[in-house]
Amino acid sequence: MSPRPKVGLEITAILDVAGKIADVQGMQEVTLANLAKQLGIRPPSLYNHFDGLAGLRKKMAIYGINLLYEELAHAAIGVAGDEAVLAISKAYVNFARRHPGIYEATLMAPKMGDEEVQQAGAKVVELTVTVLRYYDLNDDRALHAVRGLRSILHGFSSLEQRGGFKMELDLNESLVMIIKAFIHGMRDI
Amino acid sequence: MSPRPKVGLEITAILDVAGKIADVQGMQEVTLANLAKQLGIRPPSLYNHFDGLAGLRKKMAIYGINLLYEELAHAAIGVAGDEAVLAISKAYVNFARRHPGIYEATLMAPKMGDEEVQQAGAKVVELTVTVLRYYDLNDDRALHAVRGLRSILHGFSSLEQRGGFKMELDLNESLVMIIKAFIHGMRDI
DNA sequence: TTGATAAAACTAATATAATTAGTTAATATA
DNA sequence: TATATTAACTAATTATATTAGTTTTATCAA
Repeated sequence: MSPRPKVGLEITAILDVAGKIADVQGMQEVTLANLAKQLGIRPPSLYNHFDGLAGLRKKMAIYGINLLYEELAHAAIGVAGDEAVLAISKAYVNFARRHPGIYEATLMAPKMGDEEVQQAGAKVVELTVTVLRYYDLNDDRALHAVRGLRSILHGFSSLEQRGGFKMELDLNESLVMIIKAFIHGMRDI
Repeated sequence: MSPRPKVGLEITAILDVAGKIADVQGMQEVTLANLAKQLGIRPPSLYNHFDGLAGLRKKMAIYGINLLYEELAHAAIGVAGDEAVLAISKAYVNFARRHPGIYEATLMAPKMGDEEVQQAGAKVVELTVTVLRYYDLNDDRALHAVRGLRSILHGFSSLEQRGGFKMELDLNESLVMIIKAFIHGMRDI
């Protein structure tokens, strides 16, 4: 029922290699040709593990979102309120800094409407909801707040990654001030 | 000194066509083969107008940023304070909604570090700075605020475009509340 | 009017990727 | 031991970007 493979490639091993290519050379260098070369196999063999380039990107997206989730969840342990929001915020942007290619992959799913990708992303959303529950925002306001926090974190990371912030001004200070201002405003207004 | 072209393609005409392909089919369908077919010429002829696919993407990025800038500038006429911030914010997300492909192109420059792309983007940043001057934030705080506003607008647009917001909750309401909260927080904190 | 110049098209050829079809080798299990 | 299944392989096709070299056409100056 489950024969042993010749080379014994595990999908996680493939994703590790693909992730390293993405982080070091960028997602545009994650080609089947490149990936196969790194793995020591021929490109068509990859089709035994995922459904072509689109399938690889989808798997990388899920892999990356789960990796991100783990780090966010870890950062949120034992903290609450502003401290917790700042902790996951810093964890988020640091993930994007340490894993630029994998972060890019998390956004590369073919119209994120995909079921599995959606599901992986839902965990991150739930974590954010949980952390924000501390503030006792009324129903809709809490959901707006989740959207706002996600927008800030993704927008900040994405712009930083693309070199969009050029001023001589500490980026971490910006992040902290932006998050504090937003949370304060959501409670106060 | 300036011979007339055979077909007479203007670079703006090319970018219009490329932009339409991007908006309707997505940036991944903006290939030299596709673009040439739409224009009724052969792919190599495009090299007379820009430097390959990378050059096209760069030109599309500048074209898109300028288009975006025009709409933001128009939205900011005759308004100030919260009203102005909300006006450019709505204009921003509406641009991304009406021109998903062109918006994508504005982010596709090869590591935005490019001089011309940087310069086009600077106009958008300056517009934001101008609008925020109303609040008399002290130096650094004003710069942090610009970064925050850009992060929110880009993050919100990007996530909305990728179907990242799935809850049954009005998106425009979210945007208004997020912006108001952020601005309020930046002044108050 | 005519001939040089320059822009912008062309054809032909090459390199790289993704993908499909069909085949083969290795191994777990019945 | 025989079979089924997995995961590799080769060979071939298609699509794209790109380069090299050529041709066409229109402007402008002599």
